[in-house]
Amino acid sequence: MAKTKHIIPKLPSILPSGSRETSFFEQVYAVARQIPKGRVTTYGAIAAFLGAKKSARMVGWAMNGAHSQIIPVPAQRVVNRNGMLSGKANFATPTLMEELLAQEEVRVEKDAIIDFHQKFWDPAKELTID
DNA sequence: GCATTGACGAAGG
DNA sequence: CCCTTCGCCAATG
Repeated sequence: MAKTKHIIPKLPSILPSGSRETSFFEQVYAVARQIPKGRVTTYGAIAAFLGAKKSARMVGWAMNGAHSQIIPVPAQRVVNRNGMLSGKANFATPTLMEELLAQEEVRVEKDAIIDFHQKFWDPAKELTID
């Protein structure tokens, strides 16, 4: 154990479809919940961390159901690989995603996160699957 | 049950 | 550099 690592909690069923335990969606939510306030990650990074590098789209789809989760999922901290708020239209209001980020000291300009590289948080480097 | 649609991303032209 | 295609796969028509 060379560096600091966190554990991904295996949460009880919280899937919209009432699926069992550790489904892909649930794992996505678990990872998203570990994103530190003020940091952001990408759909692809989460997918890669979960061993499904080519399923970034599914991560995006999973986020679509984030709002209905009992335990909150900070969906505003997940953006596309260019640091753009590609999912903002899916929030309650077109400006909510940006507003939530603003509250976390993450600035956005023209739908793009300022200093994205600096804010980027890579689950593959910070998490360990328990 | 086939076709289309994506909060994606890499590759090819 | 921009546009298209393709892989991925759940949801929707």
